[in-house]
Amino acid sequence: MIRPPSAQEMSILSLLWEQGPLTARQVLYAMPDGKERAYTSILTVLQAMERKGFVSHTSNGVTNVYRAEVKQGETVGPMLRNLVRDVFQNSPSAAMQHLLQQTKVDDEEIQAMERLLKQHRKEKRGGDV
Amino acid sequence: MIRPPSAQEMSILSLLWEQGPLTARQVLYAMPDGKERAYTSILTVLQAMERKGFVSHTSNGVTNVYRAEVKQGETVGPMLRNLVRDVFQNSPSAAMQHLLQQTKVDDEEIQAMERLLKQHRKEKRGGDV
DNA sequence: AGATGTCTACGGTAAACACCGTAGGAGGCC
DNA sequence: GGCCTCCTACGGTGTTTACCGTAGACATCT
Repeated sequence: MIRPPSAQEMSILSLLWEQGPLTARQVLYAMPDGKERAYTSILTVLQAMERKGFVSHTSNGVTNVYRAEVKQGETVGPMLRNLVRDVFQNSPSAAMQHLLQQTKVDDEEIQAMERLLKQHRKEKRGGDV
Repeated sequence: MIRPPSAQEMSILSLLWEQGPLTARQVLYAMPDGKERAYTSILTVLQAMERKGFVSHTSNGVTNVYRAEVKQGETVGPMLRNLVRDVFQNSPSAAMQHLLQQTKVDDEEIQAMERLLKQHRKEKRGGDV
């Protein structure tokens, strides 16, 4: 019955996946919403995440450095599947439709998406699992 | 400072957007996670959502019928934008990559996605706003 | 030595979430 | 009428979330 990371915890995990191990202060400054927060707010969240096994820390001198302890795919996967099931009626394409409508998608992004689709089609042809 | 709908509230809103006005019992049975819940659990959530202005109800005989009071785009939009910003580094294509990896995408879905991309490209060419 | 600054650990809090039970009204059926 | 069933409104609960302040350790600078 372990509960999935909250939205804020997901943000922090994403930072760690993307940038590697970080200190609490680095996480504080890198938080993707520009929100003002006390240093201890982030620290407390990190400690809670450690209790839950989402991250671990190693002491580097006086400062603790936190690293993600769960894999990106295994964390993002269930989250996306639930999202698609619960708000897009199990239709990934419906999700993508809203994604295109609601976010800035420049030409480069479109090309990247087309590449991804082409590749996915190929893998399908190759047979899965 | 109004807070966005919670995940559960989003599920309910999605049902109402998709299927039109529903009673509490219909919502209970249609909840996309198969979870067992007491009837009053859903009713309480609906009443809370009404307080927040997410839904409204009209009495149909003894039974209340709830309908969405917020528009899908205006609700799903910010949610997706935050998601893309906070966990996919502002890259919609990264989001789509995980979407393809983590959800079942059959041939029909792929074709739908390709159509969406093509259409989006066209609209871009036509100029936006 | 004393002041300053940064770090951790810990306790605490207001609000929200998700959940449920109970009381009471309204209707149908025997 | 009596019984059953369905509905609502309301109160209440355990947990989580997101936040912060404070105390104390450690290092640095003057």
